[in-house]
Amino acid sequence: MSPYDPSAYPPFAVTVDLVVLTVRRHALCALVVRRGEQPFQGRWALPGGFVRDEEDLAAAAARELSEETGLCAHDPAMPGAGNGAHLEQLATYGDPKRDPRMRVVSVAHLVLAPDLPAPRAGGDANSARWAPVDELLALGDEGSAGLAFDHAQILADGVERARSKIEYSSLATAFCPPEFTVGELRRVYEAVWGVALDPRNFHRKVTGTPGFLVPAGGTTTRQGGRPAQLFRAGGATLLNPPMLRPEV
Amino acid sequence: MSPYDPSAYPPFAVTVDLVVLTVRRHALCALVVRRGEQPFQGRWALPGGFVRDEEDLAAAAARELSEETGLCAHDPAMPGAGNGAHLEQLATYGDPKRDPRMRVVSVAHLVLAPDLPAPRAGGDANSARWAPVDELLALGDEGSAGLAFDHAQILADGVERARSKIEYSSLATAFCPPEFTVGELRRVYEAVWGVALDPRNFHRKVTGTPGFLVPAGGTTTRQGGRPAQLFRAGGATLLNPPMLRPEV
DNA sequence: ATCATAGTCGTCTGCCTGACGATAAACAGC
DNA sequence: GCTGTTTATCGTCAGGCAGACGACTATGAT
Repeated sequence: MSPYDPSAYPPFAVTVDLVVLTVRRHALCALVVRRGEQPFQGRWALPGGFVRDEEDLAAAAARELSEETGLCAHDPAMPGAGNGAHLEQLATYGDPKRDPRMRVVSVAHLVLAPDLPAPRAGGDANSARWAPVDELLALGDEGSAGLAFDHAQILADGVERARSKIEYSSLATAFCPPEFTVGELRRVYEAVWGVALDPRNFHRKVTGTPGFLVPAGGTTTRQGGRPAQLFRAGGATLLNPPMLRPEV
Repeated sequence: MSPYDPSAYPPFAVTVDLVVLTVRRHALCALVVRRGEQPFQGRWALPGGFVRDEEDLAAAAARELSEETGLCAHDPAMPGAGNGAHLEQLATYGDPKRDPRMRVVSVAHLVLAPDLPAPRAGGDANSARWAPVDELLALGDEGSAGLAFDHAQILADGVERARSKIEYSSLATAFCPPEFTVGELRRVYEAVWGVALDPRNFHRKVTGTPGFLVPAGGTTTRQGGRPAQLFRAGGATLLNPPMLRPEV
């Protein structure tokens, strides 16, 4: 290899792109913004922006998230950070032709958030909305309708990460408000996986997995029907045994 | 967000670093090279180098791998690429102070390879060796003995990725030669996880998981004892049921 | 011949899972 | 108040898989 030679490296632009997921009306939705300029003007894209000088990648992602949604990101490495959204690095995309103007390497991040009011259009993005990921992914990444750049691929990778990670971690609680019922958590799994789950078996599994849920003390009837116990997320991050996604 | 403004972005250097893992003498080992220059001169580091203009991230990782080891990387997205090593993107590290000279963002990749002859010292790296990961990680990432830069963290992340990924994928076969026995595969799991596994239960599991192994037709006694059947990796990439890592 | 080493096949028991019956506690409408 | 609807919660039962471990087989070493 050529060791580091500060005078002879090609310069890159480095950005962060965000796959912000939430569950709205029984559907997994992603945050997209409409591009106001070329290229891909008028097309939907994932929110994101340049990493600043002297700014860590996670900090850049958290800043962009805050600018777009007002959400306070919750770095899992720093526990006790309140009710912020979950943020983790997803993958990095660096195809030389992914941006037609210059060499841009984008470090994509995944954000999981509870259901939010309609996003505020922040800064230069002239509009933003929650779109069901099924619709976004059905558009494909080519043609005139799909997401800008390689964002369809990034979104697909983020959705797949979320789908697999809620199997063996307690990440599904990141889609819920601080206090939630077993039924609400079940509807999260159903929306993310796109399947129907048996409420009785789900209840047994989720309450029987140590550290997943701790009772919060009250009950609620906000979903109708019999009052349901409220829970908070327990301390466990890895579920044992895991929640298994049903077969094909 | 600030949309792309080609004239106003901070320039970054982008590198790839490689976590190259193999199993040697019942131990999980990583490839490290000795640094020939400042900073961290004389310390061990992960192999890596700058991403070139017009070069994809995966291509840069494959090129560095070839330069360091002569291995031909096998992109999992491109099947049928022969007996190359497994290569996948690991994570990206961009702390502003991770390189004391300039802003460097490093896209780390994970490589899993079968046991190889001693690495050839390629190019400017004045020496390279396989080191047991337990030794490397026990040094810590500070003080005068550990790996250079944040490479101890990168290595730890790569090892953890490998440990968890062989649970639910057929990746352990990437540590084996093209034809191998059940016992050899078991020793891979034992080395990567650092545990002892029951040979009888392991044999039942691994031969009962559809698509994991296909008989290659012959037998071998290279491990001593009774001749063992030879297998090749089957087509399956995801194992169902998974190989479960024993509890703590 | 005997031992040591490794591989392979079975058995048994306990746990987890999926399928599904039954009961409980709220609300809406009559 | 009664009835139907909705959701939550508990129980039961059969099947599958996993860990513990016994038994047997086929090679090379002494």
